[in-house]
Amino acid sequence: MAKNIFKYAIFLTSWGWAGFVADQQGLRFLFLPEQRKEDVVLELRKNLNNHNISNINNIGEESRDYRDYRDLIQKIKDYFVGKKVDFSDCQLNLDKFTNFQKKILQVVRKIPYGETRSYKWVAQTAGYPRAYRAVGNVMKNNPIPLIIPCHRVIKNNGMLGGFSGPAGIALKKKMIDLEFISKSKPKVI
DNA sequence: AAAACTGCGGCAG
DNA sequence: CTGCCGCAGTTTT
Repeated sequence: MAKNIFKYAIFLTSWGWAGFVADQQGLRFLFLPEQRKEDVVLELRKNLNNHNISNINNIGEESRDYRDYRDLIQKIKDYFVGKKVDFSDCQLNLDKFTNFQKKILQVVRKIPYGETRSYKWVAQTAGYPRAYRAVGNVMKNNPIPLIIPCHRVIKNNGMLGGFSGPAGIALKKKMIDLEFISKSKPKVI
């Protein structure tokens, strides 16, 4: 059987250092911007340890493999300067998840840029009408934030709900605000 | 197998 | 508004 090769990138966005990990099936982890690069490295290492991943190669901007992911890196950078970016073509690896989790993540992924939905809406749409609390559990452990836009999932009463990324709820609000402002801007080519 | 744990919701005060 | 249960899937005992 073929050995699974993991690749990672860490790069600077206008909101700080971000990164991701991918294997042949697609994206596995994404790390939202932090001020210190070391914190992204730490977060990355932690995730690799938790999942017993050892063979991993840098695809940072010096690497010749960089071009494989340059589009994604550019899109992520674009997102944080307020461009309306579409990540729907981005290949994800969700193999590690239960059917319930996969279903929830797929529903969340389709929430459009600049819009929000409630945990309850997600549960209903996924076909688990009363599992809205379990949806929160899935969001908490979402390894691919932004691409799976868990920041667009808020409470039914309009409050923000929680967020596990760096800076917690403040970052969630900042991303929602960014999208709200940017979605109506005239599209620049 | 049971209990504990949530990024929730709805309702009672 | 706050507090308190019920809720369902996952994780931990």
